[in-house]
Amino acid sequence: MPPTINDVAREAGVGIGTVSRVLNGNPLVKAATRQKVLAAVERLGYRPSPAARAFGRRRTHILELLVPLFAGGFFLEILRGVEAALANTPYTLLVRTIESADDRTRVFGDCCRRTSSDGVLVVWVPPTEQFIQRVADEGFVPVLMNAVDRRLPSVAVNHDVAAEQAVSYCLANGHRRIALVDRLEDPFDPASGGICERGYAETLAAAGLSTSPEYRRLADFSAPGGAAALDALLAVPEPPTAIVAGSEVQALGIVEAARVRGWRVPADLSIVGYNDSELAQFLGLTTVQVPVREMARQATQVLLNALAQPDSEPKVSYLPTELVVRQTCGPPRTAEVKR
Amino acid sequence: MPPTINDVAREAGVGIGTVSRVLNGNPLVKAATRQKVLAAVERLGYRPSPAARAFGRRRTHILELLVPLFAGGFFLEILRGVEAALANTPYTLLVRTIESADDRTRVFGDCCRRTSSDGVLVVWVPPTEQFIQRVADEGFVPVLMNAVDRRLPSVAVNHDVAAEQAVSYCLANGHRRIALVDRLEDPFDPASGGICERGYAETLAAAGLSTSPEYRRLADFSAPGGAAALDALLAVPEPPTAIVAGSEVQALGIVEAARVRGWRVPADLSIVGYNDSELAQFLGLTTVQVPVREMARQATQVLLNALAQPDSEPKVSYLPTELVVRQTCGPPRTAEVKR
DNA sequence: TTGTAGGCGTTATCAG
DNA sequence: CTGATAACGCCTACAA
Repeated sequence: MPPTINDVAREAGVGIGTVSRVLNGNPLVKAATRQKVLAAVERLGYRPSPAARAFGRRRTHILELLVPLFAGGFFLEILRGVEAALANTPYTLLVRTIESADDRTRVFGDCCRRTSSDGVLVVWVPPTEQFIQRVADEGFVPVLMNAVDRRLPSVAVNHDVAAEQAVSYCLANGHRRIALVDRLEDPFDPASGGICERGYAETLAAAGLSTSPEYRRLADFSAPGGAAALDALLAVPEPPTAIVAGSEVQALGIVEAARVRGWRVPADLSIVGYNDSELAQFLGLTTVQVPVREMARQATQVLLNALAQPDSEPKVSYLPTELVVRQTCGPPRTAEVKR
Repeated sequence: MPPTINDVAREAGVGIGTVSRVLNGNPLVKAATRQKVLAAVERLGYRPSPAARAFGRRRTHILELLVPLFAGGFFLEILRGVEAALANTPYTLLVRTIESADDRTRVFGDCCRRTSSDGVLVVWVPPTEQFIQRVADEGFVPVLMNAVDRRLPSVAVNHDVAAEQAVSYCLANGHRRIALVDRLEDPFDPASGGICERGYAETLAAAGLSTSPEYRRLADFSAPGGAAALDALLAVPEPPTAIVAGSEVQALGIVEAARVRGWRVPADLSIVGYNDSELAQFLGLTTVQVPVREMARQATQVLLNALAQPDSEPKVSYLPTELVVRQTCGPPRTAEVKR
């Protein structure tokens, strides 16, 4: 029903090849002809059919974004970064959400059809082996963000460094009893271990501090999860004076729970978060800031580049994190200077 | 490079028509033939090309979602609802974010191409007139959610009722000085007026209370926005004892700001929010709950139905809101019983 | 610089 | 029930 390229060609009195050239900015068209075509397009209100285009050029101009929704505000920032990279680009974004292990299998299973999208951005959730296999076979272009796999292009942040920044700041404030409320590396694999474990342990070890396993807790990725972990930590014989959290939600949960339980923050208990948002800023959370938007922008750019020049090596790149000092971490009440 | 329907036909020793029928669950195929085809498909690892399909059947099986990202957690819930409705459906979701008035024009401008998506879900942001016009012309299927336009199918919540619920609850608690911290109806039109204004005014009027214009404030849709409005309200000669907020973020901003300024909530100041989330629950916010996920599910279902039976009348439907009593609204300190 | 003829992978139509 | 065959709308040679 809508006009096709044939209608335009007839209306302009030229061949469809010429119309196509004009539409695609091919320079080998006489200016006068171009004008005629453009006029016809205008008159007819013609717009090329995306479906036919995708079919004909074997490129959909669609990028898929695989993302776990529990990422929350993190996801929104990612979307902003991706959109920023996609602006002034013919690309459009297909979102596939992953909320459960089943979703994960299903989604990784039926993405990567060459004619369904041109490439895929995988956020946070580690891809399945089958996916990695197929990607290689089909010459499909994936990019991981906030996740790392040596076999695929990845853009992420170094958790070891981030944890080191948080713990070091606590140490610098005079804390010696520093706990960790961590989150799972792979949200769907309870055995995957905590994201900050290593950096936490190494930093404390480097400071000559031994760490009690009671101080390392894996908690739900939520405010109540942080609150529950706090309760557990306050129950140990020598409770910590500072807590490093593996995420912002958990940190905010800890802060609120501490207040409710009558602890002043940071006078009685210091807390350092991981990740930053407007809310964290408003609430004055001291936190390790992750350049989420920029990470998304870069990851998208990597994908776009790979699409334009399809042979580059998978490269893992890390963005720097930065400690933002605000009001939830200060010196412990009784600065116990060990030595 | 990947196998096509022709390869499958050859491999199975049948015509492509038969393969197509099998693939599309057409019942007019002998069981034995079906098996042969399925076996061939399996052997070749064949998967039909989405692009070719979209082109051939003039249906993309893609739904567009137009959404403002500043909607925050609201957007995440919407995504959950939409995905719920889309599960076990061949439909997939293309997301277009709107962050500025420019985005709005651009996005509404180039969506609704029949061959780019089958329909569109518009969240929150009022469509442009041009969009409404074209939708009618092209027979494209739009559905609004959390927004209402009589000319288009809409699924929303009644702000008048919601405001009435919030104000009534304050009244029932004995408050007489009740303020409103509202947000814009159309986030891109500063002249659009507040979302809760009418319900607020009518409820107070019905209770025989006159309302000072100083008590009605339009604030930024953010926590700092709420905080700023609070400051303004506390500066009036007779400050309110209760505040009804037009959104959750604003409400949380007010709660936090009140605490920081030394007001106890709800002892010194009561606050009722609008909308609910895990965070609001965790923080104990008394609020008017909006069934966001269900709203999204229904809106998507409406779209799906319209797609299946393309002639139905645009219908506006409202979902009920519910007041959730938690800890931020109680009786005023000195219950001033007028009269 | 331009027109014309294939081809892309499915679906749909129509004989058989 | 099944096999040819014609669209579908655009892009890309190739020839003029």
